[in-house]
Amino acid sequence: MLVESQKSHPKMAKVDRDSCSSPTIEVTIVEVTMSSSAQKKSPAKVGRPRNNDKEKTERGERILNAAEELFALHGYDGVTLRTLANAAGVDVALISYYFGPKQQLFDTVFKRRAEILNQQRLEALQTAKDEVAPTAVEVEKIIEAFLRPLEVAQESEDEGWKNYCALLAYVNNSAVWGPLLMSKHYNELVDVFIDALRLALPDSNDENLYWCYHYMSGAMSLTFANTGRIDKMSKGLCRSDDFKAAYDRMIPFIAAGFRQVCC
Amino acid sequence: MLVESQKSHPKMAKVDRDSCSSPTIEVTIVEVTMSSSAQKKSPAKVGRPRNNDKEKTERGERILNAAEELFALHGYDGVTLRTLANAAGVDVALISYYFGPKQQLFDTVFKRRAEILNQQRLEALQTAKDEVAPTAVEVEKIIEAFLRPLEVAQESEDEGWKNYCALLAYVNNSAVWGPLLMSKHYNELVDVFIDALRLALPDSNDENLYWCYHYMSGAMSLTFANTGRIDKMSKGLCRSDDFKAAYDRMIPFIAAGFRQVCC
DNA sequence: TTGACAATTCAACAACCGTTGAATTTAAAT
DNA sequence: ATTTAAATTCAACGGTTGTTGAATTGTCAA
Repeated sequence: MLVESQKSHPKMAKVDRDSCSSPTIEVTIVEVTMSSSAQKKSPAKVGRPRNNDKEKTERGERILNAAEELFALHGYDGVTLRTLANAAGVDVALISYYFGPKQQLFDTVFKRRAEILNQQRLEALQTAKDEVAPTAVEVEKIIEAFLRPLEVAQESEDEGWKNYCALLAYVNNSAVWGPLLMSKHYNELVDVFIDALRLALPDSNDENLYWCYHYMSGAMSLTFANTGRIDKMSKGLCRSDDFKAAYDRMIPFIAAGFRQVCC
Repeated sequence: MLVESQKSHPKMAKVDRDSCSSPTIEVTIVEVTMSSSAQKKSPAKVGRPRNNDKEKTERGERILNAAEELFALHGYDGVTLRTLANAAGVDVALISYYFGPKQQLFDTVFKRRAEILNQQRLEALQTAKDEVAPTAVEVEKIIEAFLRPLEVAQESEDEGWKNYCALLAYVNNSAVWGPLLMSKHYNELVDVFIDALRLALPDSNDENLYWCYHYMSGAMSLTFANTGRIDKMSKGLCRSDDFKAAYDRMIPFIAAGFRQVCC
């Protein structure tokens, strides 16, 4: 006989789900579900619904929004299609009907906002280039163009952007998804920004530039992973949802790092 | 009819497992399993084994090692006890016998190396304090004491340390596990290092210090998440398993960031 | 009107999940 | 030599998983 320790498991099977895999002590989890509303199961009319049953957000979109939130919080394997269906207030079969297999759904969720975000960053960079001689943009301005759109996204009224940022953190740190999805959707952007940085730091070699970019990417990821850890660590002095505070410090922090290593 | 797109799923159920949830295209995954060896199922004698069947590493330890590797790669929900048993070359029931419920196993894996790592960092910090007047340790030295033990761990002959570092990255970025496990096992260490940094940067307020610490934590995490992304990003110029390169640049990068924000 | 098709629910599927109890073999204590 | 306990395998449990086929209801063009 080994184990006992947490004297727990004598006769408890029951795997908890619906509230999603969560650690040791089961602190209620107060309704993850979807911000929108929906569920409360009982009647459920079969067949195509009337057109005048206008729901403010379409079902397909509701699924994507809920998926975004849940995948960001629990990861790919931590979310079951039934939990997701419940959160989105739709039947589970509808998910496959709209989006195919689970992996394809994940792909779709990740892709949805990637292009928008990329475009905002490219525009910000272009603006910076237009302000001065395009060959002589400052490091700070480049970092700013890279990071600030994320702050805007996270502060957006559209709650979904915050979830997407957390999803981005998950994918970026995942050895399984990262190589696939990050390269596919963000490599082009990386090239543009590295080019700009190379111009701003002409004494650097590319190896230094890429490593520094990597550190920036890590700092950024943890920031919008939004784990609430800094709140605990600082005993409430810093709040992880205070994005202004996070980005205002992050930009000079990163810029100084680049200058140090790449000069 | 929506969906079709990846014209895939007409008649494929079969969820793939054993090779562990992995994205869209199924690129073989060439035997994740355990580095050690084991498995190849056929005879399997029931009952307690002879003592002279000396296996170089005990079964309990083999389970922990395999769990470390798989949890780091696929996350908590991405690993099933059967996959794990297979990788460790033991029967699935033995896992529960040794470690109780799955969550308790995860806890045990995370805890195992946390204390060792903390102690190494504290020693490194003490050494730095002993070299000069203990009130005037340089920022670089503090960062070095914090980061260098990780480089050593990752370069260690014991492959397990690399896996543990990746696991640490997973937990640190997880909104589910982070608040629980990081606080429990690493908060004490944070306090000591923040104290040291406060002395080295006397003009700073604590808010700045905690945010900078947070950026450092993120950069570090992504570095040992070891996703191989920097390899692709840089078209082979940088290699994510070149830890020396990673840490040699990271220390001045972070130190410069601290100096910029906290002066 | 009719007929094609889009959107939805429901029930089922085989496979798999974490966990446990019983059986078996060996080691250690008496 | 006998008993007790440890270490292991096997088979099963009740429940959950992603996915699909059939049935139902609505829309819209012909």
